[in-house]
Amino acid sequence: MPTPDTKLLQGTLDMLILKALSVGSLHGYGIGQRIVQMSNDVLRVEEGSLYPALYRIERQGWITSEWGVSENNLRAKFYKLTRAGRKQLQVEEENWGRLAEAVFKVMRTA
Amino acid sequence: MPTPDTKLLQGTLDMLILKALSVGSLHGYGIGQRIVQMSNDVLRVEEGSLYPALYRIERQGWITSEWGVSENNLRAKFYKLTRAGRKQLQVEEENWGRLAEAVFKVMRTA
DNA sequence: AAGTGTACCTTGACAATCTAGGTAGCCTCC
DNA sequence: GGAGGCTACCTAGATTGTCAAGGTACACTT
Repeated sequence: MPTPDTKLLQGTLDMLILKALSVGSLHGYGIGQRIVQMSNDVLRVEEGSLYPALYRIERQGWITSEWGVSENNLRAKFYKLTRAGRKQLQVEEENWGRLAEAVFKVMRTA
Repeated sequence: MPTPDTKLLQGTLDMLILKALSVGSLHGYGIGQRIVQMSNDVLRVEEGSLYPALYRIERQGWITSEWGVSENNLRAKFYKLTRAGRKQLQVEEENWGRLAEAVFKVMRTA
């Protein structure tokens, strides 16, 4: 099991979740793992952040959920992106890019 | 006057302040302006964030303050980086770079 | 029957930021 | 001399995002 040592950059969690789901449906637990994996063990999502974030995002209509059965035969709630969610992902991606670029720009300033 | 329309990426404010001061001493108000300017009007720091941040940072020993007189003949509190602050800037810069890179990596994942 | 791992959930605390107020002094222009 | 605008500082309160730390329950293995 990977043991990344860092906290998230606040404000990026929703985007990361949407991104994780853009590849395909996943249950909550799997989303956390996917993020760890996609980031090469640099980013970790605590469950206490993850589940509330999922409700938040579902309430906004960017994902929908459905109970099912996991690969390990356990009950699990599967999430998938809605069309609005896909759009939102794009918006957040642009926003993140713009802000992150700006920060990098400042940091590069002599 | 520039009117940037965006909020900061949470967690970057301290770093931005330290960076702004790495060029030379500034008063609080000037720090805010410098950040706007260095980021090409993309980043804005609200005063309600800025001043508390300055106390926080000073309490940590990364900056020191001194009352003086501004360019416009007004009383102003000037801040300057301590040696520890310079070191801290480096640490935060590395951390930021690592995390931002990880987020970009996730975003680039097909 | 005990232990391990998966999967979900909640509560409470904390930290960072913003909104929206405020004070005071300087300068300009009428 | 007074109004208005800008500089410069400060604070209170609300909101939000995240984490830490707990918990439940089931499946599988030994």
